[in-house]
Amino acid sequence: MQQEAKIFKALADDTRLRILALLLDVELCVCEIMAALELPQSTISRHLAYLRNSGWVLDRRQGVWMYYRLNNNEHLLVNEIIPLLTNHLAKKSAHTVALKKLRNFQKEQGHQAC
Amino acid sequence: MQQEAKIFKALADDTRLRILALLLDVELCVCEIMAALELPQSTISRHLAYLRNSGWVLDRRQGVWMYYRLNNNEHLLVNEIIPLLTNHLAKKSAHTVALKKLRNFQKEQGHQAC
DNA sequence: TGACCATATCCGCTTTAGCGGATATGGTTA
DNA sequence: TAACCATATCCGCTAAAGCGGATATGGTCA
Repeated sequence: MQQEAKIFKALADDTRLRILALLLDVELCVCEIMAALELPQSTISRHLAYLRNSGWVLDRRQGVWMYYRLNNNEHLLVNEIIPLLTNHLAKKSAHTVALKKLRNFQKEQGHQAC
Repeated sequence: MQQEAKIFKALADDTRLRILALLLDVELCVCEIMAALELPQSTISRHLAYLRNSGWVLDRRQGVWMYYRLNNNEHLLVNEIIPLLTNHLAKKSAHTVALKKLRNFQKEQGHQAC
């Protein structure tokens, strides 16, 4: 069951849950997540690497930017948990605050990439 | 989301998943879990305390024995995860081996309590 | 009451994991 | 090529968590 423990371990951290809550909606790049959560770049990057290694997200390079999105194809268990996260995390105030900061950041950027 | 992180943290350990896999079926006492998993008593007891504190199980004293069972009433999220655990853990060989050891132990005990 | 048993908690230890500033990497633009 | 930018990784540190033998607790039975 170490496989399953690994999947749940990724969810056993508040920062990673906040990142996942954002990625439930859309693909985002690192600087957008930084802006939404107001955490240092190394912290965000480290947690994203963790989520990638545990099968939760996929990344994609576009020029200088790295985009991260949910990985729906790796584990059945992950796929089954995703709807639960959607239900339980979306209503959290920590999430709505993060979403607002994300929108502000995107507005400041004037819709140019990242 | 610390509440949710706490719930998932309880699942982020192989030993606790093995304990929960057993409790998905039935209520068990500590010595039965020890026999099924072949782990020292302090280890089992510590993890059971962890599962109780994170809302996953309830305990009940019967004479000298402590019985543990799933807690279906604490968190909606827990309730929604339980069926996923049933699906994904029951087929694991680690679980079927543990179940066999549990049966053997119960047979040796000749159906007297624990 | 005292001996005994199941379980919980304590203890010292080791391992794991998180943090964030500093540095490395690797793609882009001039 | 060089300067620059976004991101990844390194590093030293601290806090959290797991381990299992030893001890404490609290219920039971004689």
